[in-house]
Amino acid sequence: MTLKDDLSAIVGDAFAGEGLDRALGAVKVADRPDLAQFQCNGALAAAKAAKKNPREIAGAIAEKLSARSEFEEISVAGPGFINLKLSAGFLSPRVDALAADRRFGGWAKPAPEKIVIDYGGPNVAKPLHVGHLRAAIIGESLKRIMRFAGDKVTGDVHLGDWGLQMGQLISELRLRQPDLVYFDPEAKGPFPADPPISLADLEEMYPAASAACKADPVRADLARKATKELQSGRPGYRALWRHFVDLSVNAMKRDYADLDVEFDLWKGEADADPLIPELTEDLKSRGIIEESDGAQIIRVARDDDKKEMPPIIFINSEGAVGYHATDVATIVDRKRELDPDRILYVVDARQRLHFEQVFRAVDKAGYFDEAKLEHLWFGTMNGKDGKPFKTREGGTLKLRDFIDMVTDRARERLAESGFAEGFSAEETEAVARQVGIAALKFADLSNPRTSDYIFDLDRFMAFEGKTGPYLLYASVRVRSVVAKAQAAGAGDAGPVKLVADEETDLALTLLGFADALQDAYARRLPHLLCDHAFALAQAFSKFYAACRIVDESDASMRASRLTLAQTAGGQLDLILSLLGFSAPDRM
RNA sequence: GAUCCCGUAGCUCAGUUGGAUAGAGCGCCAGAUUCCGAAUCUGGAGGCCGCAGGUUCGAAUCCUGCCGGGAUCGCCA
Repeated sequence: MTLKDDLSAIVGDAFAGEGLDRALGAVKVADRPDLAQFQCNGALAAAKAAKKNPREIAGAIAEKLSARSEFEEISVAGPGFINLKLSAGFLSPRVDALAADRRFGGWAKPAPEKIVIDYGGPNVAKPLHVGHLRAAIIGESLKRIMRFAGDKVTGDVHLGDWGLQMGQLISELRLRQPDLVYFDPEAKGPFPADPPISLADLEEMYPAASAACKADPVRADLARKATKELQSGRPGYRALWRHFVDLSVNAMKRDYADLDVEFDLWKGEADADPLIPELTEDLKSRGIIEESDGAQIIRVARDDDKKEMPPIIFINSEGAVGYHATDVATIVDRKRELDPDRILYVVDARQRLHFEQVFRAVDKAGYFDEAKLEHLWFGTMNGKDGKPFKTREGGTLKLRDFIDMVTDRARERLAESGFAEGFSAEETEAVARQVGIAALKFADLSNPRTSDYIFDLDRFMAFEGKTGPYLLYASVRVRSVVAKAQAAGAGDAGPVKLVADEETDLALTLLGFADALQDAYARRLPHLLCDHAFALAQAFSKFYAACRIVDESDASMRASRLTLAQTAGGQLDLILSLLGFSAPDRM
């Protein structure tokens, strides 16, 4: 139970006592912090329904609540708001309990689920670029949040390793080096263990092949044929494909590791491919698939659709499978291998129609309940011009270059601030990386998932205000002051005593963690957790500025403040880990 | 053309199951350090919430229309 839940239950009892719906007792953090800590607007809704004076109802509720020890002050304001201020006698033990909790008051889901989260989607042969950034950052955070809440979560990268781009690559290499053994139609293998080209070759070939196919229909036809042959199992092509995948995956793993993003599964579209003949058979026999213009399609339109809903192309007129079919087959594969309760897709907003089609199709086929499939779409990361982020030359920026850029800036800033004074080169480098990643990830996560946002390197590298480094700084300061207290023999942490406003505010903020986590979980919106992390760091900074700790003369106050500081630091570090980054020990 | 997302302070953005005086960060102005880390803290200025109607005791939030920006719309993913 979160603090708001508990308060809502108490106020709800009072409403029930008046013969009203207890749901009217919903309590929220006050809009007017100058007047109250929490408020309940239920009297307004009750008055509307009962056609009574809201202030009268509110007065009756307030009267009932005044007997409760949880509140220090209850008042009715404006048209009928019930304003609440909690008593220190109620708050202190709750903070003590939170301080003793290894989860720092974190919410736990009552009925955990088994979940698959798909948040990669990189294409083989294509280096990771900034377009992959948001999926990786948001998906990693959601995975960690859900795991912490109690779910059993499997993260899958879901490689794009089976579509037309593979045929484009194979045909490109064939044009360049037709004598390779892989292109001998008679060759059955075994083929060489070492790849015929380097990663750099592969990364150069992809855009070249893609552009050539776009420009020339004859060239595009070669790619389509190669795709079909690969998917039909031509040995040389399969061997080549394996090389391409291995080269790419090695590079991807390094890039994701630099972002502290970790996948449990490295499956791809190709892993779902073996299921397709069987599924096609099944769908045909049940009349779910039909033929149209030489392609095998599934109609997913519904009578009450407002928009045009095209069918999915399960098998195209060439006989090749596209991403509609592999996405359907992947769901079936996951169902068989992992039997998840729910599958989540962290993929950008432009795929909304696609996922709606796929979800409808699998539901229609009876493979998976549409309601348990969620497309957690996100907006675009734009440059300062408001258009999708590009390099100065207009190309896509590789993720690796992007991370380097951010780390370089962090290193500079570290040097200017003198925070890494006397650190070894290794530690300085490690701290620069942590600061850079924190800046990058927090900048992304603190925007709501669904909105586009402008990525302004100068802005979030300023390291002031609502930024990742601000959170790191707060965390490091907690560590520092606690260490100083220990060194000075300030004694142990002890029961919390809330005297100063800054202490009470920090306590209330700490207790708000459960609600923030629950909201972030329920709406799949990590920025709600970012808001809490920032509020916590701010509350700590204010407390720190106002309340002495190490040299406080009163031993019990010192013990209380040590508890508050340690708990704030502990909860902050926990939240940082849920967001997907961490603070250094010192900086 | 249809559908979807968006339009809030100088800038970047929260807030949209209807409620008090619309918030934050940056920037700007004015302050705080003989004391635990000033990447900090305190105070201030700054808003016809795109426009016009409507519903309501009450609208940034719900409904309708319009203006402006973006995305998507059967065989590429």
